[in-house]
Amino acid sequence: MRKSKRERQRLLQETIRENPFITDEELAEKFSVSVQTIRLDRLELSIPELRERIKNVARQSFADKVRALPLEEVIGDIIDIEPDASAISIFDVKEEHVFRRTRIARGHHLFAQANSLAVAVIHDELALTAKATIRFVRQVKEGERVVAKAKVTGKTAHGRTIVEVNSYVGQELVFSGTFEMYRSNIEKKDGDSNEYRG
Amino acid sequence: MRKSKRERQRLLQETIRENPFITDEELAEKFSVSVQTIRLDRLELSIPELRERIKNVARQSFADKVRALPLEEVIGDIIDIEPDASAISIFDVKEEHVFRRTRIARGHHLFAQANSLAVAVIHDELALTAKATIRFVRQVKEGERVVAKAKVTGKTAHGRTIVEVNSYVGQELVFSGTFEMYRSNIEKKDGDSNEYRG
DNA sequence: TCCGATTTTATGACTAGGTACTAAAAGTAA
DNA sequence: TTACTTTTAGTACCTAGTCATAAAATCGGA
Repeated sequence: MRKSKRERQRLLQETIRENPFITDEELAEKFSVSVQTIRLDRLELSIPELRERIKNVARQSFADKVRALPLEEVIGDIIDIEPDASAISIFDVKEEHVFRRTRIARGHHLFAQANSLAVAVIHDELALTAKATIRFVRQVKEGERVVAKAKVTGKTAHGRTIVEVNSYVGQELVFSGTFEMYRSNIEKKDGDSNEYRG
Repeated sequence: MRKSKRERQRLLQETIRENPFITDEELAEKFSVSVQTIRLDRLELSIPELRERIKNVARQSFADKVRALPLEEVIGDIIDIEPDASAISIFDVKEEHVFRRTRIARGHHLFAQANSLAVAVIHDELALTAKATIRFVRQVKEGERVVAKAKVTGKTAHGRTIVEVNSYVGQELVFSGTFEMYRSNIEKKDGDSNEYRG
């Protein structure tokens, strides 16, 4: 049976959202109407033509890709840094960072922000995490803004740097971690050969 | 000066790689040759036309998007799991996971794999990480495959579950961590109110 | 300098997947 | 039946090409 205009347009939107690569001709066949009807529908619903839709998808992914690599260098935006002393970054928890069901942020994103910040605060091109002890103090929900504060607090006997990172949502502590950082410019000289990078 | 054919074709490939959205006409102008020359070049280099290029970019991003959300639920592919006992996942280190300079995997990806696995092994819908102590034993490079093995080893007094995760590249241990996991089905009953989620 | 090969440009016919517009036909409700 | 909405048809035009043919320009070598 041929659906009503309203129903057809609803399904049309859904169909195109799911598969932007479908042509008017294919849509016409799918809904058993003429190509012209489909075009009228698109016009009424302000749905652009196939090529424009594809271009939009492509543009988005291209922008994402450009953003993906450099931005992944540091998780969160660093808003203040004093090399080898302290640093602050912010990270907005979005849909892609949470468990679908509970909307609670996955731990590794909070870890990633803190870890990135710990790497960044070290004034060394090859700083890497050797060890970390972390604690998720309270859950962080979608939409919340996490402010991570890193402080260099000392050094180990092996020449590693200790960085304390505390992350807050507003005034509340949500995450805290102690990071033991390896740095390259200190030549390895003691027999601790098999555990120093991350 | 107009470049030689060879040089022009080299630059053409590069230009299109950088910006797949450029038309033959724009390319012709850029290289001060006719549109036909550009088309001959594309033919010789097997570079598809603009619309096909755009479609390819879009297809890729579309596939990525479909993969992105559900796959992000777990970092790495789980290949074996025995609920509340053990689990194994593999994670291939790619370009996007490493420091550009050193090609060494960023710590948080290894953490994410281990953390995801620790969450997955717990037979509970709302399992969350409460605490973790981790160690990056050796660096992992781009192209390496990391196999993470999680084992439930015990419980704390608070009803939390302890999960040990060891990650290997081949036979070599590269990461190890102890995760203290919070689970929802154990009603909070002791006064430990302010530290249980991640 | 001329020859032949390579490279470049021009031209025309055709394509997909449309837009924009006009007009007619079909369906529907009072 | 009339009035209105909805659907279909048809035409001209568009972009960004393909494919094929042919002519013009350029280049290297004897």
